[in-house]
Amino acid sequence: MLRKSDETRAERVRRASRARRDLQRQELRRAILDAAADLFLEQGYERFSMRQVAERIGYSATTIYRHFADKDELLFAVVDQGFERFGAALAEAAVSVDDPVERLQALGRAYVRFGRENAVYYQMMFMQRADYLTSPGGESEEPRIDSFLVLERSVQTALDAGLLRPGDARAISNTLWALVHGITSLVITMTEHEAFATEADVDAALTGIFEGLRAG
Amino acid sequence: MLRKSDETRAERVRRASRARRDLQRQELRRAILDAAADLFLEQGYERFSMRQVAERIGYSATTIYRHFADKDELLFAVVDQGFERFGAALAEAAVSVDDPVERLQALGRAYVRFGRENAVYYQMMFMQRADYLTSPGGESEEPRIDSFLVLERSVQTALDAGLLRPGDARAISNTLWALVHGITSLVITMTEHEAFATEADVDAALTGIFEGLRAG
Amino acid sequence: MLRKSDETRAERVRRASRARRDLQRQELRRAILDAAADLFLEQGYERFSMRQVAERIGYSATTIYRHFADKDELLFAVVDQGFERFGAALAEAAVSVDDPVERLQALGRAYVRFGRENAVYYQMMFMQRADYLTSPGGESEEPRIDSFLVLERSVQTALDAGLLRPGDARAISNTLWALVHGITSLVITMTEHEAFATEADVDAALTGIFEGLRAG
Amino acid sequence: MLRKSDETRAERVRRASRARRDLQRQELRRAILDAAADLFLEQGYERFSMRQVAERIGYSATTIYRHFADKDELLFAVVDQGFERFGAALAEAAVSVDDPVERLQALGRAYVRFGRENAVYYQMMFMQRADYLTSPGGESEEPRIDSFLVLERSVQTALDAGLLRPGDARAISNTLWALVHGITSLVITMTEHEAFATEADVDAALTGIFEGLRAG
DNA sequence: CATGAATGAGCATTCATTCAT
DNA sequence: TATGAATGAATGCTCATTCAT
Repeated sequence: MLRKSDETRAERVRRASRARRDLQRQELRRAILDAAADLFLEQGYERFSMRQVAERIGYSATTIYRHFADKDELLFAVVDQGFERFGAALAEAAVSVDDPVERLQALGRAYVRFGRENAVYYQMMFMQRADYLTSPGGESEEPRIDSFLVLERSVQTALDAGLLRPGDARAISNTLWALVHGITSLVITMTEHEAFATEADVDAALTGIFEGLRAG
Repeated sequence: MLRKSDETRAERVRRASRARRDLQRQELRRAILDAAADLFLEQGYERFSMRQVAERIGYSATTIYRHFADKDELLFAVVDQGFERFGAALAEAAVSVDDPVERLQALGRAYVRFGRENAVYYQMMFMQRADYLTSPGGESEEPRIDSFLVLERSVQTALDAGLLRPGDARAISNTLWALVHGITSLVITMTEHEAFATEADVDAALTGIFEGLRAG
Repeated sequence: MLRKSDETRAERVRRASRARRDLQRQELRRAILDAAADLFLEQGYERFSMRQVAERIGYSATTIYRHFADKDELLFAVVDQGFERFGAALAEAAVSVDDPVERLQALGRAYVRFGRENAVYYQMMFMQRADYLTSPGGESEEPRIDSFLVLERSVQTALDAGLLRPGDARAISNTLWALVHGITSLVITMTEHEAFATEADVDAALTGIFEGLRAG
Repeated sequence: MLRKSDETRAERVRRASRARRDLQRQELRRAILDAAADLFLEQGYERFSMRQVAERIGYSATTIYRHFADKDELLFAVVDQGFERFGAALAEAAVSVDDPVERLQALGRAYVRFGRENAVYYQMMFMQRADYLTSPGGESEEPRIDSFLVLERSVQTALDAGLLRPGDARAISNTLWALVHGITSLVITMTEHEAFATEADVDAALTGIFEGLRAG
């Protein structure tokens, strides 16, 4: 009995210590991810280096390799985070509005807002080489943009309801995507430029377009 | 006259020699610039290096520094060339069509085509950090995008002719810019993506938008 | 007896546990050694790393250091194993033949075959810097090549039987050693070279030499 | 006239300066080669590093790359030097003796002596991976061992003169090569070992073999 | 004007090893 | 006993840039 309670105690200690370690591990992983995202934002892809990430978090370069196999895996993880947040932002916007056309506008606004507020992620996700768009394993075609289905579906709904001038849902979606992507990337790149400086400008552009798209 | 007669023979000789030198200098500068642009278009930013430019023109790397203070200055000059060609492409498209609305569409097509055919230029000009958009001295705000005036002017013309639904020329221009920029950068970045794979897709998107913009 | 009865129960338990531990310890040590040898044979010296050994046996890298002070010590132990196997191979060949001269030839063939089939061992044992040939402490001069005594003894037997042209057993042994070592290392190093590509070539060389060594 | 003599003077200066530079260049190249050979001798292939070579000659690592494109090219050049000296040594030995069999012995002695006195080169040439034996371009099969033709030719001469027991010249050559290579590499590797410690030992082994090879 | 020589900093990655637990 | 975390040093190589000539 004594023995058994001893073992239990040892086990408990071990478990606790492992839990603590796991926590620290998660924390460090997150620190690396954050530092990587920042660095990427500041320097761009070609200036981005593992060493700088390491320095930024105050660890040796080697340590990073404990958490990410290589540069690609790290960047991929950063992008992954971006896609998650992106998907969530769009989904949230989609459910908040009932009227199909207004939902489309809400989606557009949410899209641009996400880009504005997460310039790093947006750049990596949509403005860099598309390498990061598809998973490295190459199994699924492009699992990461399925966030867009919500757009296409909303367009289809609006078409079905006769609220838009008739047309192909996919084509209209693409046009809308190009528009919001254009606005977003201009906002990100040309921080000095007056176009789309305010959310109102974005709204104006979206509204202008939708006026045209609207049925009769 | 006085001046000229004042000029000694030696002076004249020196001036001629300087002129000749200036010419050679200009030629070499242009050679560097061309090589740099080629290299840049072929290899992209990451692979671009002073050494390779030098090797390509058959001069030593040091020589380049005689003409451009550093890598940034050279790149800036390259981008300058890009803006020139861009402006020329748009201007050419503008004069080729009389009908104001059709001219706008022509401009849009020319815009996207330029981006597709000069992807690296386009990336530097509009998709990279905006560093290259404004002159390094920071004197003039944005001397390089005045190519856009042609767009705004065309919109105004169309408005004046009552061919577009009424609105602010500047705002409409910006929306159109966002759209074509969105298409162009998607085409460049997402080479694998089906959207806007063909020129026809681009046309469809532009037409769709203009349908909506058109007056009554 | 006194001793044993003196032993308290606690002591006996401790001893048993130590014995068990020692066994596990031995087992792990052997596992490491085997993995190291495999890795070594597969990948060669350059690719050999403590980490990979650890990974291969499913233990942490640190654990290896519990059993071997450092990389050198581990390698030394690996080489030791090589010498053991080498000695066994030669001994086996020696007992399989009765005629003294034929036994010498058998030894030669076995020697070359061992080298061919255990190239990496052979390289470490005889072709690398001689560091591994003498024990690290440097106590005994050359404790590891006593496998060769079998060769010298065989030569002596043949000489005594009047089967070889008279001469110094040690000298003849050395000459034979040089020959088989030469063949072996050429085979290992010059994999592309036609010389000694087949076992028949080796036989031919050995036979040729022995023809000359044979008495009258 | 003045002008012309001026030009000539300038030219002379330039030529002299270039000559000086070329000289320095050659000197540095040689220094690198020597340092590389030394380092290789001391550390072996896998410890050999460009950086250490650089440090050894007191230059930055980058400088080495001005003279050798990469590690392989440097090592290859070192080996090249070795083959040159090796070929010269053998050729010299070959011409010094008339009697065919004695010439073979002379060749053997020269071979071993070369190895003893140029252990570095010999190791790289014959004891390391055979990569360096064939030129990197892979044009000619194995242009670097044609030094051996002299051996085969000498054997053939001796056979033709009826001085050796009949046999295939190529096979006999290979056997002899194996023998001298065996001696040489043992000498190099086992510096502590008593076998072949002196030139006399080498002679004894060679003589012993040739006794056997000699015709009736 | 143009050059060759040279450098220091930087890169991604791997390794042997140490240390607290 | 065994582990995970962490490190410093090392590797080959490329680049932008400077300097004496």
